[in-house]
Amino acid sequence: MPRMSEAEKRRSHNRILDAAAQLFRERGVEATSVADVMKAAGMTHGGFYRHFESKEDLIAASFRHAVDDVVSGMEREESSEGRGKERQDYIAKYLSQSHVQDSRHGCPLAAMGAELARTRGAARHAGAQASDRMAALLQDTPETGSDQGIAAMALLMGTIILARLTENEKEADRTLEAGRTAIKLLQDHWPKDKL
Amino acid sequence: MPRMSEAEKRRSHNRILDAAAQLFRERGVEATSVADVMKAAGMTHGGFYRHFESKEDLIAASFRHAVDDVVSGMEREESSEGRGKERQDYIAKYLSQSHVQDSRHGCPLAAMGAELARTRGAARHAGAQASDRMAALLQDTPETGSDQGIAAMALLMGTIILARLTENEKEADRTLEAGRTAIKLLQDHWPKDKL
DNA sequence: TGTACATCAGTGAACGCGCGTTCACTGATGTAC
DNA sequence: TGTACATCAGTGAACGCGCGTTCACTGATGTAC
Repeated sequence: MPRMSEAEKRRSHNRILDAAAQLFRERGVEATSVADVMKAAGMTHGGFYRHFESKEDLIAASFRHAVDDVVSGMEREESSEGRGKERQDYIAKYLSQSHVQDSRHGCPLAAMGAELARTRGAARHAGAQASDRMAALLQDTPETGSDQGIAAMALLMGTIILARLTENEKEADRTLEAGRTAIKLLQDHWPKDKL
Repeated sequence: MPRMSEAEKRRSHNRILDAAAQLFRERGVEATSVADVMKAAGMTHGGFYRHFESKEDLIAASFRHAVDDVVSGMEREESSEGRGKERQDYIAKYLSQSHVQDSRHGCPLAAMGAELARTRGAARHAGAQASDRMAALLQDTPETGSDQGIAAMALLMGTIILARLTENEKEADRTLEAGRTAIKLLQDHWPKDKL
């Protein structure tokens, strides 16, 4: 059957990235094998190395891919009102039951942050970059300083992780509600002199 | 050389729990093998099954062991002033460079929370219990309702994970400072009518 | 208190298995003329 | 435009390796008399 055209190779490459980004978020990086990813992408494991140098390479690339997916819509917004609305929408979606239950399409940092932090390569670097990017998007106004964005990111991530640890939907809802109350506090009361 | 006395068996059991609690927090559960744990405990891997039924069993037991270590001092405090002071001390230690760098003795939820949330057994249950326990200890006053404790726990956890993802000490400090500012807001401004 | 024996904590070789990675092979694609 | 050939995306068997777990064995401990 092979060889495929250039266009088809690009399509295969993207299917691998999509499959990896989803499986890594759902099951974790260590618990997902290269063969699992290739199978989910509709291929056999042998072809993997025509696309990536190693599993580590895939981890970094698919993480960046996942972050782009989650973040690019918000970054395109230019007006500050547009951004403000996007931000509130994003927070509402972030602190929702569907985000708790569907980690496959959820925040890559919430799903893999702690695992990446134990690493020392390209994947770790991608994690640090993602953290900066998302914190910048969560920052309310220039006056609050970007520390407010960092705190908001930490709160959102922590809330989702705790909600996922919860053993029934009601408890998860309570956790999400606590997160909503808290993020409102960060937005309404963050000291203006902190930058 | 074997067999050891009952007292010595108990000592071995505890060495395994200590070693596992540290290695699992440092490297993650998947990345740590039973043989790694037994070696760190000063034994060979074969003896493991005289103490635990399976690796999963060890994960749950060592997680509870780690949580007890971290939490029992605070729970013993009975006066509300004593508790308040303990809580502020705990938060200060939690949001410190040494906690960022030494995950081996740090918060088990920050290190393993996301990994446990993907599980469905005793370990997951232990994680949910730990979350409740720590949230109760972080709750400021009865009037704030325990939701404030949940939000505080989420914020602390998230802050440490982001700080660990950071690529130099200065960035980690900034993240910790953001966390300190935010937790103060949760304590000072949490709505009193939320219970 | 002393002796005989069953118990069982810990050792280290061995098990089957799935992992990341390599490789010979296939055949459609892209290129040179 | 047609033909000959090199390229290389994808296949599936194979590699060495470390994993969780099992097991025969050892010898000090605990127990029965």
